[in-house]
Amino acid sequence: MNLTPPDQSIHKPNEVCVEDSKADLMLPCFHRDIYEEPLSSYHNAPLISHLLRKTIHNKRSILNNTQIYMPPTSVAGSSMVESRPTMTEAAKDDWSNLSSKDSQLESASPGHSSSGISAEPECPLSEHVQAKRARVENIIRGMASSPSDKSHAERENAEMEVRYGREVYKENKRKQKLPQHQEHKHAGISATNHDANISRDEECHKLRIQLQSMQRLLHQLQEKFLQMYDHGSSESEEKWEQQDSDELDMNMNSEDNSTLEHKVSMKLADGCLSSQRNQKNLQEMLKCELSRAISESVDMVFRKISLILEDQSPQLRLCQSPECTGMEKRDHQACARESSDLENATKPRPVECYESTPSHSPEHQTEALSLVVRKPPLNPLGPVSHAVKRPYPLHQSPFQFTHSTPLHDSQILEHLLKYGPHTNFGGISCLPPSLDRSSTDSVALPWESIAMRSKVSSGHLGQHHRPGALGQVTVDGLCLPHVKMECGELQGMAERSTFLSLNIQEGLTPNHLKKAKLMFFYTRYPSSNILKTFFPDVKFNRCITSQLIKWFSNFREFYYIQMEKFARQAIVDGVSDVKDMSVTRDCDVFRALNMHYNKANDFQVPERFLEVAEITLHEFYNAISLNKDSDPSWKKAIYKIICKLDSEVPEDFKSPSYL
DNA sequence: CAATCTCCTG
DNA sequence: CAGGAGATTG
Repeated sequence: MNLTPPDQSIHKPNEVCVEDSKADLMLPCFHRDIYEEPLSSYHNAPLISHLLRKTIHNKRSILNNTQIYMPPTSVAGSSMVESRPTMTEAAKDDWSNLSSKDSQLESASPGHSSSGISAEPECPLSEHVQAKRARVENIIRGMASSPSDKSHAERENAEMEVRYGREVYKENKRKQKLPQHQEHKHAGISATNHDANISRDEECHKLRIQLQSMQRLLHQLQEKFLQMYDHGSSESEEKWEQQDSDELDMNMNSEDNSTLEHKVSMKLADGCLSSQRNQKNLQEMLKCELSRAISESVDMVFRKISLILEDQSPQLRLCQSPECTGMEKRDHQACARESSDLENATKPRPVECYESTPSHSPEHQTEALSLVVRKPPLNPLGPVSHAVKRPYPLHQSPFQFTHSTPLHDSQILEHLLKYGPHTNFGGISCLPPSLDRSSTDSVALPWESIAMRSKVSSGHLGQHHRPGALGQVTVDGLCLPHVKMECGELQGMAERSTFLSLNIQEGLTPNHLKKAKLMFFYTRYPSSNILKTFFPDVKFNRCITSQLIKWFSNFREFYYIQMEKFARQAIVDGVSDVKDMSVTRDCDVFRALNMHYNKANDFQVPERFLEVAEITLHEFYNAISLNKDSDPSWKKAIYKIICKLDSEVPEDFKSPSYL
């Protein structure tokens, strides 16, 4: 039906980056405030402490914005809290020393008689408390920072202290420490904590080493990615193609990323990257490898962390038992389904299930749901959308690591490769576009979004691109910033590692609807390919596709109804010649249509649409005049004409943040 | 047979 | 605007 060339604009590798600087190749969405610095700057300086600093900074930002964020499960008194035996006053005191503000959080749970969540976060701590806290944090700092960065980290910690925006931060920490504390609470707290912290220190140190090496590795991969575009004009096409297919196969099976890195770098050194085909091949290969690297790295990290957690706190297994989660039955079922579904596709992993949002797997949807994602409520304590709330406990997180993250990473890479460096990734954000534009509802947003939003709203992002950007995003994917932090930061890590996942919309938002309506001014019968092209921030599946198609069907319905109505009206009004009927911007037909598709009237309706509307009106007029409407299918002829009048949707619409 | 469309209803 | 039924299409 639709005559618009369907795939015309989809894959044009040659347009992607030929004349752009390396920096511009980097995904704009990677340039978040949090990680502005190029990755290379991390090599000498303490990477993780740097990122930790940033992380703390950002957490502080959101806490400042959100007053006190009270995780719902904490408020309700999570089973973990409840499962803790009633403490002696001494133990409680010691516990509260270690966990500081956490005690205020948990005081809302049964067994505590204090003021609960209303506890004043600014209440001063005793010197004793502060001393103990300082000790704990010193250890954290030891893990988190190297000498050169230490003073800064201390400053940051001090600021954290001052602001007391640590409820969330500490809550995680407390949960990790809890079992160990219980275990030793009668046997001398400081000594046992010391031992535990030393062993954790070692663990974290190992992790840190591992992650640094992974980060280096990924950084190299990123550099190769960039080099690919530098070798714009070279030869050896056949050679490359041959090698490429061979090595793609090989590398996909390779256990060692460095193998690929080596090969790619050899290739690149040979200057074999020239033709579009070669670029495409390499793009594919790099996409696969990057996705896999990210996936594996995340896997590795979490496997490791999970082991630590299981050692230190057996109660803290993820997605482990209903008792420890407060998770709804439905979520458990979804979890089970996901687990079994993924079992074949993914290797064993420590975190069995991160899935709790049904919309993540529309295939499993069994009931009719409204498909338009609404804005989450502003109340921080009220129910918030799965996509944006801080889920507690861990397995209530809507995130999926091992299968969704690679998918989305590659989707983003695909977007880059398809649309080039200048396309706006703004809409690829943690939030529906509607949220991106709002300024007052940060309460329920994940803290990443705060940094995102400034970028999102700033439109095109190309000017800040630097070569480190891809590496940075990779680092994000690996949650490196959290590595040196407490293992209790796992939740945060989960959020970080799936940062990219959140960038792709799982559902259609009101802004998508608005965009679709504006697109209707150009195309009445968009193919699903066109829809996919113009909604790059939407994770397409059967459900989403049909919803979009349904939208346009509804648009058409309204359109044709209006046309018929006004055609009949013209006949009633005694219009004797079609030529007397024209559609202008101030005529009633247009007003009706504009009101429907462009309610805000902030869009300049293309002239072509007026022409099409006029033609439609004429067709209806003629048909009715000729009494063709006695035929039950008389409209079909008109539809057939109109569907040929689609025009190209402007490129601007391809930007996810067009609205 | 799946995808898509129109029509109808809520 | 969504959902369902029925028709059409490739």
